[in-house]
Amino acid sequence: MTELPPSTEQINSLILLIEDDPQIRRFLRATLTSHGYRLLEATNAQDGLRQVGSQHPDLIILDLGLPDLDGLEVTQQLREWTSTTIIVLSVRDQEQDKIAALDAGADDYLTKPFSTGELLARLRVALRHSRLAAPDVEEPVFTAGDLRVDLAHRQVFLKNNEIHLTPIEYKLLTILVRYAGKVVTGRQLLKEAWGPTYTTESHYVRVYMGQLRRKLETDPTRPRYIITEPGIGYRFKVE
Amino acid sequence: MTELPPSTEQINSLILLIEDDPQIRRFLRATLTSHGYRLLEATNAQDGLRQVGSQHPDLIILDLGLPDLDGLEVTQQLREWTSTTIIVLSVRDQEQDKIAALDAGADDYLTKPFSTGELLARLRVALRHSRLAAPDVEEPVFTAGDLRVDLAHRQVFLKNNEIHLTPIEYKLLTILVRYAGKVVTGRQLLKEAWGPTYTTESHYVRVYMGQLRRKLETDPTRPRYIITEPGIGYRFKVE
DNA sequence: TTGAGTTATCAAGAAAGTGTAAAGATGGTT
DNA sequence: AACCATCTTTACACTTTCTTGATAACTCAA
Repeated sequence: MTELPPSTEQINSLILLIEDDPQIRRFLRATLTSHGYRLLEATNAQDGLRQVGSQHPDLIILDLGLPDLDGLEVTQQLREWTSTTIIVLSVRDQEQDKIAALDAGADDYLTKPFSTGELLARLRVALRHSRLAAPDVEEPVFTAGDLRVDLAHRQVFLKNNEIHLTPIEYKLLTILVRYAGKVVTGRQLLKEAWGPTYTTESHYVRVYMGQLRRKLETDPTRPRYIITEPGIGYRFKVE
Repeated sequence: MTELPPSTEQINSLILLIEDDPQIRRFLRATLTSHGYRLLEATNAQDGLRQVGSQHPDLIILDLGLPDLDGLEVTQQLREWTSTTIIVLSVRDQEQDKIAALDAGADDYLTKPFSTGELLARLRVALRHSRLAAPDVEEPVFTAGDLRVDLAHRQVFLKNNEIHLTPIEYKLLTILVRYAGKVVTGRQLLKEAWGPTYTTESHYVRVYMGQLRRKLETDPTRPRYIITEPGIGYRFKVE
C-alpha cells in the first residue's frame, strides 16, 4: 500500500471517534494513532456531543448505530451550531440511509466493513477542506448587550447569570439569533421550531415570545432584544 | 431539523460533466437538469480542462476513464490552479484507485453503477461546502438622498434614524423603489399591495401616499421623493 | 373665472393582530 | 401514584393597522 507520509497538519489533527462497538474502537484507535492523529473517544451520543463542545475536534467520526441516540439526531444537533466535518460510519448500505445522513449534515458516509486505506484517504480529503475553509477558530457564541447565547454549550447568559430555557424557547431564540437584525415571520418560526404542519398555530409563537421576553428582557413591555414587527413577525435587534 | 431556506445556489449551480460514455452522459443530463442544475458537458479531458477555465463551473463530475488523458492527471492539473469541487465517477472499485484519486485532489469518489439518489445527496454536500466557503454577498440596500431602504432587513432610515412603516406602507415604498424613476400607476400599486381584486379602490393609494410622505418627507406638501404624476400615478424621484 | 374631475388630508370606527395569565394536557421520573 | 417541567389551549384585554367617508385643495380646460 503506497501511503503518503503523515503530513504536518495530520499529525496535529484531533479526531473524535463516537462509536459504541469496542472492537471497532480498538481497531480505529490503532489505525488512527499510528498515522499520527490525536484521538478522542466517546462510546455514546451523549458523551460525544459533550466532547465536541468542550474539546473542539477537527473532525468527527460518527457511528450511526449508537445505543442512546440516533446518529441522524446527533448530526442534526451538531449542525445547529458547528460545521466541523462529520464522517459517518454505518452498517446500513441502503441508499435512503446515506441520503438521510448526508442531508442531515454529514460530510461523508462509509459503509462497514470499510477499507482502512479509503477511510484514511477520505479523512485526508476532509482535513484538507477544513484547513482551507476555516482559518478562524471562532467560538460559536452570539452576544448582544447583556445577553450571550453559547450555541456550542446550549447555554444562555444574562449579565453572566445563566438563564434556563425550555427546548422550544431555546430553539426560537437560536432562530431569531441566526437571522439577527432581520425579520422572521411567525410562519417561518413555526415551521422551524414545530414543523411544517403547524404553520397555522400563530398563537404558539406569541405565547413563547412572551415567555422569552419574561426571561430575557429587563422590561418585557419595552423589549430591547426581541422586537415585534406588527403584521410581519419578530426581529432580534442589533445595533 | 428543517432545511435551510431553499438554496438558490443549488438551483442555479453550474455543473461540468466530463464523461465520454454517451449513455451515462444522457442519463446524467436528464437527472441533473430535472433537478434544476445548469449543465455543461465535455466528452474528453482536453475539452473538460478548457471549459473549467472558460466557464468556471461550481462543481465538476469527472469520469476516471477518459480516452485522451487519465482522470488522475486531469485532477492534478486542475488542482494546480483551482479548488473547484471534483466528484469522481469510476468503474474501478479498487481501494488503490480511490485513494489515488482522493489524494490527487478529488473531493469524492463514486463507483459505477452508482445510485442516483446518493449522487444527488453527495452533490448537495459538495455545494453546501462551496457555499460556506464563498464570501458573503452584498445585501440589497436602496439609497436616495437622506433616505435608505434596507430590503434585506426590512428597515427604512431617514438621516440614520429608523422610520417605522406599517406593512402596507412598506410594501408600497418597495414597489416605488423597485421602479425608481419610473411612473407606477395607481392600479398597479393596488394590484401589488392589496391584490388584484382591489384595483378600483384608488382612494386607498392616496391615503397611504399621504402617510408615507408624512413619515418620509421633510415638507409633505413639497415632496422630494414621492412625486405625483397627475392622471397617471406616482414616481419615486431619483437625481 | 368657473366647474368637473382629480388629489390631499384628517380622523373615527372596524378589523386584525398582539400580549398575558392561567388552566388543562402530556410525558417522563421517582 | 404523585410530582415536575413543559407544552398546548383558551379567554380576554390591549395595540396597531386598515378602511372608510367627509371635506378641503388642487389642476386644467372651457
